[in-house]
Amino acid sequence: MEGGGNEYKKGLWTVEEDRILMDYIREHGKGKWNRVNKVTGLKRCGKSCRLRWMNYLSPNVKRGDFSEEEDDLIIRLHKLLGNRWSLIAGRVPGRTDNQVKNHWNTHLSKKLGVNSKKGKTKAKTYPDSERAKKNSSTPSSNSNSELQPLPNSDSNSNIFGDDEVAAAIDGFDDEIMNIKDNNIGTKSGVGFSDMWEAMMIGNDLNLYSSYLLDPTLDDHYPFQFDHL
DNA sequence: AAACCGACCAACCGCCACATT
DNA sequence: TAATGTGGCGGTTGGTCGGTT
Repeated sequence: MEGGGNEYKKGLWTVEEDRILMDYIREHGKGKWNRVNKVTGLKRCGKSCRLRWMNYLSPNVKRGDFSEEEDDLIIRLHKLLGNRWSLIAGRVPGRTDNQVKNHWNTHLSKKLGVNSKKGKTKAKTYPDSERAKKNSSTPSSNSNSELQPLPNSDSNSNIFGDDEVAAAIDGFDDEIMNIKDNNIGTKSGVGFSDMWEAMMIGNDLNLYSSYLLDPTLDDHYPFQFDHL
């Protein structure tokens, strides 16, 4: 489906490839990932382009160390949800499922004395039919996805039923808003990621002028323009 | 200085369901 | 209805880097 095996490049992305992908998204928007190589000549499959955008280039992505608040949130969400990283990431502003997963496997699991890798075999954390239901209602941006009713699963660490999980999750929302405020600010009532998203796709920048004039936000901006 | 080792993390893989043709 | 295309997920791999010997 992704085309023949050898026509696509693999491995780390170069600055030039990033620039090409950014240009494409700026012009055509997100999605239609399999058109990227046709339109731009980029030797990357659609999947790879999507992943690069979602995990690195997207303005929604926050770089840098995880804060104590984020750690605490992830730990508690993981206790509720198990290894459902996209759901967890959806509740941790600016973090991708890959970031959360990596952070858990390299830091938090050790911190908690959890053996995160129970063998080499793939272990679905919940039935795929349920995952697909969630997928279909989860927006491509991970920043504001709504929590879906959670399936019971005997294969993850979630010991709660759907109702308990949903109720518990609701309690995280205020806390999440605090993390947003602390980390990226909520000036003008406009999200930081919204600003960059709008910039990238050519929306009205004036709306976000307060961000642009705030030097304290530099640490939160994930993308370097100077190599474009 | 160099070899080794472990931690980290970006990226890939395989699978799946939904959307489209 | 079936076939194909697409997007999304979690698990896993492998390259890079910094610390240690």
